[in-house]
Formats: sequence, structure tokens, C-alpha cells
Amino acid sequence: MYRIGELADLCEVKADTLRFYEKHGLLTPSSRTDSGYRVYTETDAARLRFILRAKAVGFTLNEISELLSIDLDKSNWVCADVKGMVDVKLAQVQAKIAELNHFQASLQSLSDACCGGPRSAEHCSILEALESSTDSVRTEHDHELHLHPFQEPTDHFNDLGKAAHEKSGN
Amino acid sequence: MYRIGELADLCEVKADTLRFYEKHGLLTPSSRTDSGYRVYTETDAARLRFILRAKAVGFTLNEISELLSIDLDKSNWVCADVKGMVDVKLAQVQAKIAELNHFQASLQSLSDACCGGPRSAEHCSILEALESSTDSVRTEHDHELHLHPFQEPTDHFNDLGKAAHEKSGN
DNA sequence: ATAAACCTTGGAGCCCACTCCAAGGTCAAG
DNA sequence: CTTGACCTTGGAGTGGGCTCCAAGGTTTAT
Repeated sequence: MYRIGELADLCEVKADTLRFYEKHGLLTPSSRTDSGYRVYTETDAARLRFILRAKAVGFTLNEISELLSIDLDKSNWVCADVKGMVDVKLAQVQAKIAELNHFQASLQSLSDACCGGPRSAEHCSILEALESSTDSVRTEHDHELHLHPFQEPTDHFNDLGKAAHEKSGN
Repeated sequence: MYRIGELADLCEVKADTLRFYEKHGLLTPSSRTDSGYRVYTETDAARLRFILRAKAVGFTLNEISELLSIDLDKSNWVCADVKGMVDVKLAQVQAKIAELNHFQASLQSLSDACCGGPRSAEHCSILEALESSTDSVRTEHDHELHLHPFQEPTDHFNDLGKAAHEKSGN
């Protein structure tokens, strides 16, 4: 049994964060004291750790909400469902890495081209590159990320943890 | 001379985006028609292209706002200032890449460990990994990004394009 | 003269994950 | 019995970048 501050300290998050997770349906304390203080059980703590681990691999809270409801209802889901979520996320992460690699390469070539000295920026090659297109700075916005979440377009719920998408034929 | 829609089409952005940039002080049309329509000159178009190129290398609009004001006042800045911004951004991008690489590795090992088949998720290794810590899923939040912008702590202006930090001794 | 295609404004909404605040209630130690 | 550390709530703010809306005015082509 933990009070909010205790659980927060234990898991190295802020109490505010736990209230935030509760507001969004991710983690509700099992009970309250008579005076209204939140009381978390060991099970609640385990759920929090699940959330934090899922965050640590890159899932958003929406996705974690879905993972949690799958976890509570395992028998109605198959490995392919879970692996599918991981693979979608993996693809998103890889797409983002690719984008950042572009940024990195461009920034590096800008940096390399600049003397970096104490002379007036009037002929700074970085500013010149931004003023008119060069190899290092291409606007081509092809490699844009179009992350398409797991959700179907229908679901614009903004309370995260809601019944998480009953499997359609179920 | 372009109307908003024309410039938008030319640069493949939306008119809304140009109004947004204006609202935040990044790009103000040189004039208006009698009836109030925005009129952009070729110089405005060049400024927009500068913005889009800076975006393409990963700068945020706040940073671009700073770059723009440097660009308009080059003689009061030196290469080191400009290169400094690029290098800070480069470091931020690299930090983010490192974080995403962690995500990628974790996700990959989760994915690899899961059969992905049509059997019940009751013994899914992904869920098990999230339920209790494993090699693939470590919570250690050391590699957190603490991006510290160029700005000094003093400046919490939320109108982006404001006289951009007169160099202190100036 | 009228319809279609443009433009104007202010403001709201979205995604993401907190973070902080104020005004007040609770609880254990001294 | 007071102090201080804790807890409660609702709501606003942050950074980032749009995107969309409604209710109206303007221009252009037919």
C-alpha cells in the first residue's frame, strides 16, 4: 500500500504524473482512504512499471493504454496482435531515425563548411546555404513521416484508456 | 507579387501556414491590397524559402526566427555564432537519434522474441517482458534528452520573432 | 448579375506528456 | 496546538506546428 508520493518516489516519477495517468485512464489507484487520499497496491505498482517499460521502448500513452487492456484480456488476443503493435512502432521509430539522419547529415555539412571564426557573418556559408538552395539543404519534403497509428480512423476518443477497441469480430 | 494562395502553392505549403508564420512573426507580407489581401513580394518569397530550408535541416520555428534576425543583421554577428547554433542543433539531433536507436533495439528484440502466431497471447513473450523487466526492456531513464536551447533562461517570450536577443554587449 | 473561387478575422482543436498553480484539507511529530 | 509535510481538486500553461472553422468580404469569369 502506497500513497501517491511514495509510489512516485519508488518509481521515480512525479505525483503529478500519476494523477495525469489516472485522469487518462492508465492507472487508477485500487482505493482511497476515508479522507480521499489515493491508495495504490502492489498490483497498481506493477501496472505502473508496465507503463514505464512500455514508455522506455517508445510507445505513446495511447498505445500503452491499448497494450494494458490487451494485457488484462490476454486470452482474447493472439501473439500476432501484440507483435503487430511492436512492429508498427518499430517502423515508426525507424522512419523517424531516417528523418533525423537527414537532419544530421545536412547539419554536419553546414557545420563543416563554416569557418566558425570570429569574423563577421556577412559571408557565412551557413547563412548563404539557407538563403539559396545547396546540396546540403534541400527542401524536398518527401521523407515526411506519415505515422499511421493502430487506431482506425473512426476512433477519436481523447480519453485514452477506454475499453481499447474490442476486437471487431468479438 | 503574390497573393497568399499563390505563394502557398508556389512553395507547397498551405495558406494557413503562411498566416501562422505571420502570427508568429516569421513572415509578414510586405503590403496589403486596399481590400486587405496580403501581398507578398519576391523578397518575402525568398524569406519563406529560407524558413523552409531551415525547417528541412531540423530547426524549430523559434530557432528559425533567431536565424532570420541574424540573417537580417549579419554584420553584428560572427560565423562562430551561426555555427554555434548549427552545432547545438546537431547535438540535439544526435541525442534524439541515440534515444531512438535504443527504442529500435528494444523493439527489435521484443519482436524477435515473439512467435507472432495465431496462438493466444496468454504466454506472449512481449507482454511478459513488459510485465517484468528483462534485458530488452530497461526503464533506466538516463538517456533522457535535456535539450537546452540557445536562449538564456531569462527569455520566455512566446512571440517568436522578436528582436531576437540583441547580443548582450551591443 | 451571379456563382465560384478566392480572401479576411478570431478562435478553437489536435497530438503529446506532462508540469505547475492556488486554495484548501489531513496527518504525524514535537 | 501548531508546524510542516503531505494530500485533494480543477484548470491553465508549455513547446511545436499547424489545421480547420464560421461568418463574412472581394474578385473574376461567364
